[in-house]
Amino acid sequence: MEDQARMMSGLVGLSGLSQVDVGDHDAGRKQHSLGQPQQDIGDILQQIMAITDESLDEAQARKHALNCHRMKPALFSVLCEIKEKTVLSIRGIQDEDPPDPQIMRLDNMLLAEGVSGPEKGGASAAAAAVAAAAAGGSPNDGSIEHSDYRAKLTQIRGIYHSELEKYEQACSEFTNHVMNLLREQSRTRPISPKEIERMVGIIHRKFSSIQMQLKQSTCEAVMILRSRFLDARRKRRNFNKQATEVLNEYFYSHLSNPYPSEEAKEELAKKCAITVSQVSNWFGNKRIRYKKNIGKFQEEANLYAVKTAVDAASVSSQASQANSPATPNSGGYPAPCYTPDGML
DNA sequence: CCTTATGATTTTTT
DNA sequence: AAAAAATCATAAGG
Repeated sequence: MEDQARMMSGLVGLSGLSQVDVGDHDAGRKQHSLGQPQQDIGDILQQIMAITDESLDEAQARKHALNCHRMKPALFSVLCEIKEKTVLSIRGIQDEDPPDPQIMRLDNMLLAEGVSGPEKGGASAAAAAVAAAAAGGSPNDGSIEHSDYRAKLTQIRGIYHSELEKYEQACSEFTNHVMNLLREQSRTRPISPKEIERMVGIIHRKFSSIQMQLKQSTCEAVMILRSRFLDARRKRRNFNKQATEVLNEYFYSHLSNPYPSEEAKEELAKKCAITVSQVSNWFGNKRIRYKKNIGKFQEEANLYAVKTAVDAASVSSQASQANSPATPNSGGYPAPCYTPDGML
């Protein structure tokens, strides 16, 4: 109501044609049929179109001129009529705003994956997670390792957020434009604030449908990532050569007691770029497998014993060099209970 | 393909 | 709770 009144007053103030919509049809037609050149109307239209391009003073003057034009009432009535028609036809489409279950689902998923999550902390939260994992002190069992996974996830997250921001910015920019345009035009054209509002709504819906696409594709990416990493975390990837070397070195140089302390494990983990639990796994596997078939590991044992011996001791005794590597064990852990055959 | 090596997981033992 | 042992599942090599 208020809107209506405001609009009306605006129109009236501009043109003083309070009774535009009633009887002027005939006038217009009369004028037209009287042979008044059609060019006249074309001119007016053109001038109206050009209004926004002009400076305010110019426009003001031009507007005044237009309002005093004898064709103005007719044109205005036509516009009113057209508008009424379109409003009628649009009104049916007005029903809207179902809280889209689809988009809710996507939102929830993104939230659960930590993509759209507490977004101020986007980078910092991820960084914190990384730091916690890297610090090693965390209860770093098998659940959230795979820095690869996290890196990819944060990458996706970054893309998602920047895109989202872009969309939002574009949306508000566009909305502003449209609103300004409509407001500007509402001075010469019958446009109610409600209509502007509706227009904004339409724009927002359009943009949010675009956003949904973004969300959808982000979801897809996350799903793919998950299937490739988390679900495949049971998939085995061999450690690199250097890592196994470090581990073996430790194992064979502590063959009498191959139970690294927590600190030692952490250090090994760091050196090998694996997790502490992986170190534990490795030692568990190694111990049982070594014990189960010492013979099979003899060669390896010698190799690493030699290595560490050479590494640690310079040259203490020449004769023992051949001997000591073959029997590096001195304590409770199962010693090779047979004499090395393949060795020199 | 089949076999072996190997990292991870599950179950059992201590 | 930690280690041992059994088991699983895949990588890697012939």
